[in-house]
Amino acid sequence: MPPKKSTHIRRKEIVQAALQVIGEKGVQGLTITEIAGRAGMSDANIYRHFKGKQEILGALADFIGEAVMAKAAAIATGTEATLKKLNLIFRSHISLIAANPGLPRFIFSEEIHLGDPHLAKTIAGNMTGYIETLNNLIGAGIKSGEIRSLSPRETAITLLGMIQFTALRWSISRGDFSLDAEAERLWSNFLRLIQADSSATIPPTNTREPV
Amino acid sequence: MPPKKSTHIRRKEIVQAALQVIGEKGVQGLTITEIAGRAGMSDANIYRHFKGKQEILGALADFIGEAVMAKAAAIATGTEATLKKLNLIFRSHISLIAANPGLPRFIFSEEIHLGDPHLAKTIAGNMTGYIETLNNLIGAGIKSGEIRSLSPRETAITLLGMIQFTALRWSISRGDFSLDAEAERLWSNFLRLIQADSSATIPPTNTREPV
DNA sequence: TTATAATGTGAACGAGCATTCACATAGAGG
DNA sequence: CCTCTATGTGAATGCTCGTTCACATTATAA
Repeated sequence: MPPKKSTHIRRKEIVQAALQVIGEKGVQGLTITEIAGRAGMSDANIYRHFKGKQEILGALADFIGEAVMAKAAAIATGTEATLKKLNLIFRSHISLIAANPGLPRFIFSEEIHLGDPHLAKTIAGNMTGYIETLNNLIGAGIKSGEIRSLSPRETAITLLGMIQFTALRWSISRGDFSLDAEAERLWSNFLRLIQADSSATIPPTNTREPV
Repeated sequence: MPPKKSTHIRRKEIVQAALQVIGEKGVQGLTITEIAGRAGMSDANIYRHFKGKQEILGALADFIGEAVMAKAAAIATGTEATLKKLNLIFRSHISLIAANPGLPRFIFSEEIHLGDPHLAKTIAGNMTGYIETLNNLIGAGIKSGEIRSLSPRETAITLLGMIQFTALRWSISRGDFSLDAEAERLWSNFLRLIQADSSATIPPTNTREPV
């Protein structure tokens, strides 16, 4: 009775359905029945397209890694000023989370990290790559004088931590504050934290930094 | 055959066992059987001391809130310099996590936040209180001139995000890096981020900050 | 000592969930 | 039109886990 679709279509639908389910019911609420219902098919049909739940998680991890990393890497290779690039990455990350609330939950969920070790490696690798991208960007910003003399890696981790913590607080509170507004406040403050002192807040005297 | 203990003893043992189990097997691995085994009793006996699993989670949340908040609040009311206090809170938080790897997992676990709404409120309240404590501390530091002119609340969130993100990365990687060493690097960089410019890193000339 | 309550346990129950199976049926290629 | 394969489904299976129950046994207090 129901129409049929090819496997590569179904796989995408299933992965998207899974991401939506996580956004609403959490990773613990991610059951085959729930995914199937969301994707508009029977439980059994899931197994026509995936070997099992673990494989769905794997595909989801790949999709997320692709989405987050690809975007950041693309921005990083642009021609804008470093701080502008950082801001773009930050905003795009926040937007992605706002559109997919399941994202931060999934990335830090135990189902992944304690389940399939191979999957854990994938995510950990993506995370390291992301840190590395920010690391390089911040390093460049320091060299160009846009950013103060700091440890690029630790500053990158601080930025990512800010994003993740906020995303989790937002997810926990079921969205009882505006993610965008909070992100804006945090970014504004982060700028003050890292910016070179040419625009220092208090002192009238202005010491030029050596390049 | 086995010796008997009073309920208030058993409750503590059960809560500690639960925290240990989470540290080893994650929140998803937190089963009644696992808790009972760790606490050295039968599954059924758990129910002599707790109404159910949810109540155990509630008691655990209370314990953690107590441990983290009380420590931070105590340090905050001390007589040391603000930056010293911040450092103490930071270190004590990291130590607590190192000793109880289950802590960050539990605080951000879905079992709490999507399970019992009352429990979620408790945790969210503790988190807000913690942010508030840091907020006030940083505000004082700004006033005293130890800390640059920043948004105290956003800076507090940045610091907490740094801690949580690192704790989760550490937990995820099953401790394949030294939490203490990483924390030390992050703190050192954080100091450079927030400190008033009197001790600027590069310039030889030293401009005195007005109080 | 003895009665009573608190503490302890193995076994069983029932619900939820991932997965499999036997059986349809749509669509593509001949 | 006919066949064969990919896609789709309801029902059944087996497992895990939270919880309950009937039945000890220890501690306590009178």
